[in-house]
Amino acid sequence: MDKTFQPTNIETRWYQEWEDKGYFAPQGGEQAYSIMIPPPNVTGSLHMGHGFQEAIMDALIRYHRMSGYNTLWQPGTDHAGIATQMVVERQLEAQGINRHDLGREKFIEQVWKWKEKSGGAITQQMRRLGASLDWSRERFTMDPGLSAAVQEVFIRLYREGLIYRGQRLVNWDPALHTAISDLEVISEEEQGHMWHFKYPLAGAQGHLIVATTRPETMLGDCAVAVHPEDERYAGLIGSTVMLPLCDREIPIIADEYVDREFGTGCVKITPAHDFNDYEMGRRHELPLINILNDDAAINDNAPESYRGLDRVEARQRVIADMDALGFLDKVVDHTLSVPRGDRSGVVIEPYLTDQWYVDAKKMATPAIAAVENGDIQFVPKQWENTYFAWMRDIQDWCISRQLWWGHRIPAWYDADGNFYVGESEEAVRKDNTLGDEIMLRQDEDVLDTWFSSALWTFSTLGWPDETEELVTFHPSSVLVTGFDIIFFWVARMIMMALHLRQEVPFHTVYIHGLVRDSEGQKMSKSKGNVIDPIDLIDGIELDELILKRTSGLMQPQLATKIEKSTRRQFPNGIASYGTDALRFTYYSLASTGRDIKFDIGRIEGYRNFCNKIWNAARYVLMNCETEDCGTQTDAPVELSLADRWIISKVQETTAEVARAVANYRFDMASQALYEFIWNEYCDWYLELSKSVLWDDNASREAKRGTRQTLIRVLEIWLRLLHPMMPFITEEIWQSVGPLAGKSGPTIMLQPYPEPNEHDIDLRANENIEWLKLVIEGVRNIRGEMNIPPGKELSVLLRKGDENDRSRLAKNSQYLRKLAKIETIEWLAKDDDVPLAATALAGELEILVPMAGLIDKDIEIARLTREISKLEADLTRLQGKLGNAAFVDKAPAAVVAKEQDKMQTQLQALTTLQEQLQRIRDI
RNA sequence: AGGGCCUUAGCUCAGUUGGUUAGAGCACCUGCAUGACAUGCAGGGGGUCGGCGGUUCGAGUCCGCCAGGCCCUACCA
Repeated sequence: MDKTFQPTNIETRWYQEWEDKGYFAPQGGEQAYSIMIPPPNVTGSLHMGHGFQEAIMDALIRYHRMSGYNTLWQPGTDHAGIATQMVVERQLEAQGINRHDLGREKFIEQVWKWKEKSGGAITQQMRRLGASLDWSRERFTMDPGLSAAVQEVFIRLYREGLIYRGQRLVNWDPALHTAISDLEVISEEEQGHMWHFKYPLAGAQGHLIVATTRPETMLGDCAVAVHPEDERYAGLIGSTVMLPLCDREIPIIADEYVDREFGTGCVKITPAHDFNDYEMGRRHELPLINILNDDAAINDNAPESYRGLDRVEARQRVIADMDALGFLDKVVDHTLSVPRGDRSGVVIEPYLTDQWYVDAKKMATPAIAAVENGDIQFVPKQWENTYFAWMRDIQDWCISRQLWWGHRIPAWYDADGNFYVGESEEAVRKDNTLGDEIMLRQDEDVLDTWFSSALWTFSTLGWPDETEELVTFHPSSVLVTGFDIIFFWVARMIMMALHLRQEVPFHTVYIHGLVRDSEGQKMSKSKGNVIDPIDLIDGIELDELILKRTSGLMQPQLATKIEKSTRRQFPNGIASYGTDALRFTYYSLASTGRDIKFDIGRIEGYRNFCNKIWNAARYVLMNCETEDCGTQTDAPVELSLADRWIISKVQETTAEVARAVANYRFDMASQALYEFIWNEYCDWYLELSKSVLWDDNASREAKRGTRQTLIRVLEIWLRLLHPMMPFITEEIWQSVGPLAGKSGPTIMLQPYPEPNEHDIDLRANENIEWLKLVIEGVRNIRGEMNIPPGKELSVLLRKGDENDRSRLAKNSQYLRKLAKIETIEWLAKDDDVPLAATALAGELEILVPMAGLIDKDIEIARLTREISKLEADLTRLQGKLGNAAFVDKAPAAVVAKEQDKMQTQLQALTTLQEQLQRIRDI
């Protein structure tokens, strides 16, 4: 074995082996446990969020697989309609063509080519993380089977009246030429202006003043609205104004929606270009005047001079023209929230089009109930409120997209605009008895990607066929995902599964936090603060990291700033930490769904932990490999106190890990393991074992017992740790397992350790705690006096009870070894006490004679510090116990505990004060 | 506008139903090439738990108000 742990060579080797041998496939077992991966974009690449999410899923999966469940982790990817189409369109653009030049069929071919080329990248990266997905079952949302499921669902819901076609105002992305759902619109505050326009009254003197943030929309105005009880305008309701530039007479209407306090209290109403105005238009039966085309340029419904102008130009022209006519009252600065497409980044226009919708309200009712009645539970629970709030006010879901990449809508139109929904043109003709003379054309649009993702938990298992997998693994056990897609995906999966299968898609939804950079900033390409998980695993040179962060920027001028901050943050690039360290870092930070600030210091610490594990195993193997460990034969063994203690401790750890995992507290599980392995097994047990193994006088049985315990306990905690650190545990287990008497090809299919009350030895725990106290007392003196660790000490003991004496008698070999003590002697009651530094272990006094070793002033300072601590504590205790209310009302056990404590502290105080006095006196 | 979350050591974070002297890692200081490990060992320092008030014998923990930070939803033209 190498002296330090080298992750790179072992990781890929083991992953290859596991995958080749088919260990990731379900292995049978009475109870099923399944997780469906949130499908990443097929052409995407792995980021820190994926890494975090997959680390959690893999820990759950490996844990349950080892615990004997029939375990499936379903892999797959999503076709990501808009995102993928955009990428390919950009590639075409570089060649100077667009998708229309190519035509639909050729374009889709191009997209498939791109998918073939880059589609494997993310799944390869997932393998680097050690994710034990059953790749033999990998699915893609555009696979024939999943596409068939999508079509089936569309037709079924349509026939049930849950999908309908309608003309509505939608969120229109003028760059991508498609409708998008509410959720794909990101509104953020931006600095803008508010223009106040005068609209002259028709057939009378005077004018009204309306305010708008989008002046160009006035070309589509159909009314001006005031509040019905607004006295200023009461007389004008029912009359008309003359809309400037258009010379159209539009009514003044009254509607309670208008806020009298805001602006002038008059609102221009543009029903075809504003969601609120649309509703008001319906209430008042106003016409809809659409003034835009698909590019958001002005169309022929507007006066001639504006036609063809882009919306931005049109705005300037309208303002200028209104100003020229004297109708521009004023312009004020105004902060407004601007809706932008989450993919394109351009301003979204409310736009009147024909689209397909899912009637979400009907489907939401059972989906709400499923969470209310606990069939589905969110972890952490508070997310249920977010879910309820959205579901109870859910809007119909616009599912059609004006794209080419995706599942085409199975609807056909005749020349008269009638449409028919069915499996195919043939089926539609047959079902509707349409002769060949009737021309039919299929709907050009495709479905929202989330429509297919919503079916993911069961479409991947073969639905609509009632396959064995479907029966076994659906509902899935838990969904692990981020809060950002609760609405997009989680809610829609729940609705679909309940409607189509009358069962929930999963029992638990584990919501994790966002991974941010070390300053708490969201990681993003444009900020240049992205860390690629693979770079943490393999390491990356500074120059390469800078190049990675600054290439392909949307705003190239940010490059210098990004370079500077990268140089500051990673002056030496990023070291190679290995997958296990990265995973352990994720777990250690995974507390109750809060965001994670990723700190490079943490991963470094866990790389060191890996090295610690490696070397602990090295020590154990060096001492066990060619020796009799009592695991293969029935040779007699004798277990020492240390052996019994560490066996006891590993049981406690096992129970703690089980409890933590059951509560999705991976931070607690990882901490329990870290603490046990480093601070108990390595720091204490390995050191204690040396005093047996290196003792020529120790019996064969004792040595055998220690070797057996060393190897068995190591083997147990390797299995405990495996779901979190799969690679290092496998590598070590290959040598350790057989020595511990285990057989099998891989640790990943070994049984997960279960807590065993029987192995907990409370007396051994107490004895070791005593031993630690005494050793730490001596070490404290040694440390504070700067006595070299190699220097052997003579130690005197004083006071103490029978317990102390018998413990000393049994354990002096440990004391000598771990505290580097040459001689230990008890002082009799009447013996003179030599000048010495003092430590206390309960009532036992530990004295290290000062002669030649100890500086008087340092000891005085040390004692004074200890004494003042005790005094402060005693004051507090006396106050507490002197308070009648406390003694009366607090539980007797609490009072007794405080009294005990006070006794102990008083005694310690007296002892130390005496010591201090003695030293001062010399 | 409504709702939620967060504020604990220099930094990143734990702290179950209120009950020892509030913990860990990193960083810091001191000593150390000891036969698993310097990616290490041993010892040490460091916090009025954001502020104010309340409930309680007792509050980091429960309640209210305030300050600061983050997020979600809805959006007033």
